[in-house]
Amino acid sequence: MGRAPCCDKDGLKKGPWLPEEDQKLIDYIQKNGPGNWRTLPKKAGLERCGKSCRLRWTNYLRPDIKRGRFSFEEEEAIIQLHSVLGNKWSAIAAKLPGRTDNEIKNYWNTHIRKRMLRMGIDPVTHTRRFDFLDLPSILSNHSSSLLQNSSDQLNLLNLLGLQSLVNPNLLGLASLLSNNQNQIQNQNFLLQNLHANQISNSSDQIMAQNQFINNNNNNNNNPQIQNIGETSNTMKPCLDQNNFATEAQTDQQWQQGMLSTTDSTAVGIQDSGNYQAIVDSFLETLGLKSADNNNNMANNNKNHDLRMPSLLSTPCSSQQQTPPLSTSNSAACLPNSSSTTITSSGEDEIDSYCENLMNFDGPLLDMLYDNVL
DNA sequence: AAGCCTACCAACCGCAATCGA
DNA sequence: ATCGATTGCGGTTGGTAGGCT
Repeated sequence: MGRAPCCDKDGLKKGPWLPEEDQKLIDYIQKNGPGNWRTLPKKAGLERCGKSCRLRWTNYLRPDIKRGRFSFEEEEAIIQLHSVLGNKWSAIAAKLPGRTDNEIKNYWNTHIRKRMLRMGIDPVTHTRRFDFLDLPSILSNHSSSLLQNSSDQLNLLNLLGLQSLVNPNLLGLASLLSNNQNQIQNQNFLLQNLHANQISNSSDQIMAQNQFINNNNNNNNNPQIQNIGETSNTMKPCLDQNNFATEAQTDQQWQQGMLSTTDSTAVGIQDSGNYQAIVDSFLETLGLKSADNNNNMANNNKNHDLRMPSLLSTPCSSQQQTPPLSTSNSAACLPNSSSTTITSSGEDEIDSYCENLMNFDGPLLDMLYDNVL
């Protein structure tokens, strides 16, 4: 026996809602309150199914819905929350007042997810994935300055020619690196919690992670976003709120280990040796490196800091503030927050910023090149 | 100006969870 | 405990607007 449909679909209207339909729904709910969606359409004089009415109300007409572009703070919160909660859009929405799960889901899929993929980050695990990258272009860009002589060219050709051959190995390396990084993160997280918190039971895990996050971001309170599990500080590992130009300063802070990050991030200088060992092992496997070189390599690269900064931390820059998007049928919308919103041009800036932060032709590839070229 | 492409997002669909008789 | 009704949720679709050629 099949499941009964939520409503008799015959003769019921589908598709976009008209303003008068919205008004009927608003009027009815203002008088009677939401509930019993099955009978509501008939009582409200709507030729819609209850499900459609409920969705329209919860996603669009509810008076507490905030419309307009997401602020940097909101975007960062979404990223952080997603790293903890996954695709639990309703849970994420519960932490972002005025935002619906549908809106957050759409924003994730159309903006954040794409940006992560562009940057070679797995949007599911929030970790780097080399198999997402356009490796040849990265390699060729990176090596352009090295193509000064035929020997280098030959080596590069070897490398690029090798690439199709060794792609699985590169992916293996990526996996190793990723796992190694996750291990380190987990260790850091565990240690942090052992020191910072009494974790009484597993249900406190999220709270513990917040504790971890907040411990690292004591100076970045953000009242706009509720914490996971309780009302508290944000988990924002953000840079200088007002000055995009402080990136260099921030880099320095990174170098000094003063900034910690949350999800796919903190691998400290002390961990470079682990990476080096992996790279060495990888290169030896490929026959591109002998064990004799390892010591030199370690010295050459001891200054490489392989930490990844906050996954997609947006620039927190001096973005232009834009008024909330005004839609024709958003009569019930609330004014947008006064916090910084993300404009189209701002997105480019974010991309640029993030790509700088997350550049793959950075230390790791430096290391590979140091070994291969 | 027209056609095509892409990004966006409201709305739909189906499954899962919960409720209540 | 069971079962149908209802609600919640997440994945997906499709219409629309805007940019580009």
